[in-house]
Amino acid sequence: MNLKELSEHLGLSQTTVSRALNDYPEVSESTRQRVKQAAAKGNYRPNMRAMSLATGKAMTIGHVIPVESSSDVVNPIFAEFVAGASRTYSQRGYELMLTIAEAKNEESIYRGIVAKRAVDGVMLHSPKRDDPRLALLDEIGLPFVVHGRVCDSNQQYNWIDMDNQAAFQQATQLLLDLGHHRIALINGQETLSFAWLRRLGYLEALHASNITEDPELMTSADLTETYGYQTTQKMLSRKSPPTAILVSSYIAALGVRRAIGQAGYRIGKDISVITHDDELSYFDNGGAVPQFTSTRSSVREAGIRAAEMLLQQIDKPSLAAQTQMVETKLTLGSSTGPCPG
Amino acid sequence: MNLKELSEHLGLSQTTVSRALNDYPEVSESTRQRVKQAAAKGNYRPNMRAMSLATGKAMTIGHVIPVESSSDVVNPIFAEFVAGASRTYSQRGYELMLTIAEAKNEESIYRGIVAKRAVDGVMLHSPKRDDPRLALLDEIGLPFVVHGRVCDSNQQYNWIDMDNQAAFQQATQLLLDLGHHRIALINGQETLSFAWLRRLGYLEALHASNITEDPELMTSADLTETYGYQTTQKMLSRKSPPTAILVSSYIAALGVRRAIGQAGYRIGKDISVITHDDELSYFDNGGAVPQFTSTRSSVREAGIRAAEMLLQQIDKPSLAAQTQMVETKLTLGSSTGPCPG
DNA sequence: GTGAAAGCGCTAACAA
DNA sequence: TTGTTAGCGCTTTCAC
Repeated sequence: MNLKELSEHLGLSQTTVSRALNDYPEVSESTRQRVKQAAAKGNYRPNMRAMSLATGKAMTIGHVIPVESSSDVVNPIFAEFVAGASRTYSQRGYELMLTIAEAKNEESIYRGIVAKRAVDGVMLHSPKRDDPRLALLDEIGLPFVVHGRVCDSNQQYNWIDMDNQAAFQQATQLLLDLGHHRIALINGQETLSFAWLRRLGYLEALHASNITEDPELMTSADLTETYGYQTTQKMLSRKSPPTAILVSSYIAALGVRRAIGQAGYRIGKDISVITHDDELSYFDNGGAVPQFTSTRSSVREAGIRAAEMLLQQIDKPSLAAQTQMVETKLTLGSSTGPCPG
Repeated sequence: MNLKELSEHLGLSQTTVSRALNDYPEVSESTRQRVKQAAAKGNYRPNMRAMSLATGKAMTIGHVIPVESSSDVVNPIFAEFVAGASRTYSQRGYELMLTIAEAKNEESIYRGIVAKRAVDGVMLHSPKRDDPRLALLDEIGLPFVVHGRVCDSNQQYNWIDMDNQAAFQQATQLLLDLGHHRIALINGQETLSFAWLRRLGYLEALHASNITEDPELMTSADLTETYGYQTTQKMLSRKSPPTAILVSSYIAALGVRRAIGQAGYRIGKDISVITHDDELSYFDNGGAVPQFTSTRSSVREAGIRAAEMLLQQIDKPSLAAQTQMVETKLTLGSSTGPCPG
């Protein structure tokens, strides 16, 4: 069923039917009712392609997830964020186009989706400390919102993020309060903003207690189980092993725990472990009962808000970047200056 | 830059330029070269919307991820599967449209994306034992591939799946071989095929050893950390607690481990735990060193293959369903009859 | 080997 | 309030 058939069926012009369906004020209430009923009965939906060709709007938002290589892992947290965003989009009549972008093709991917008129805006995931995509998107004039922050940039842009720095500062402080001095940080790739900010929070707490960081207790890599395992193994075999470990991902934490068990240490007695990522906080330290907090819903919430920001920006391109807070764990805002570091 | 501009720039008709770009045989080699060079230099990309309007092909594949309610968790394994599929699509010039579907709207969502001409085919995630979507998609004639299997169906359809039943049969057998008799199964929603098949594998091994299952040691729910925690707590407080636990998700397994620790048991000594899901196998039992195997790459591989099946089906709708194996852990095939159970 | 013209299904001036 | 008409940017007959 297309517009032509529907209008012939109703004995009206395509224009009138289109106007009735799109709630133009000039069409009479009676015909609008008649049209809407017929459309519902015939299960009519406007052909998206034709509609966007006519209006010039793609009615689609792109989510671009960068991976370093084709074998690289995809951060599972995207699923939750994207689920939130998706809900907002469908409510507003938008579709969500997902692209997995290998870093080397990234520029051409962005230029491509713009030239193809595939999307009205994009969501940027996994930003780097100094992310070239900001400048690129500004140049091609495509609206965007960053899921995360870009540290080394003077551009104005919209972003939404968890407060990684505060979270890791607090976690480190907690361990310090429990009397730990040798606290290891098993972190993600510190070229990525999220990991860099976590590192900053960790250092902040250490320095506030006049502790100089030990480079041998700080690692940075892709957050896999194997990485957690091997790193921990190495650290535990040193002459002065850490008494506490702060892990930046619960997947890596699986490996950390495996290595600790294998080395004959007891988690929570010999060694405290705190796992903290976007999805959860897991405190397993000082002999206390392990504590767990899920923050998945915050991630989904962040997705919803980010999508709202993006659609707003698309509707009113002139709109200034916004600032607001979502939860303790979430910071949402805009930035003209670099974030610390 | 659009076709009109490009053709004017070249002093050719739109037709010729279009033909040159799409490798039609009748255009001369010299003009083809000239056109392609100019197109590359001008960074020309055909407008997707116009193209699909003209050809009637959406050049887009839909991935529909069902959630029970808006607060429901999204299985993180989708990320990896989708990443694989995405690669195949872009190689073939297709886009990937992602939809999060709340169960209650599902039918209208499928009918909608078809009526809107939004996609040429869909990938079905999280199939249920008796999934009504098969019949629905057959009725509306939309090509699809199932990521997983549908147990109670006589329809012919293409699917790709991990061999959940064999995996859980083997895991259970391993525990039996270690001398366990009271083995708990902490499973996902058994209305979903994957969990049902895992249950079947578990029962298969028990029955082969003449052990009758204990309903109090079998649970089924959404695989969250909290669920793992609470269920384990309850089981451990019984008069005869399990000596081994088989967990269907590593997220739930976090909770299982938390509860075990809190109850004063030692994992791998007092209680053996095997975690097995699509992403990983985690054996932590019988005092042996815990063993870990990542199966993420298999999941991505499955995504690639599934996408290939789907595109093939779209190209040649008459094509019969296929059968092949991907890995030990993966079963890929087609089915006319129900899977066991 | 190349071009003119029609059409995909919709929206949006401009008329009436 | 409704209809006529002309596109949106491509592909695809059909004619040359």
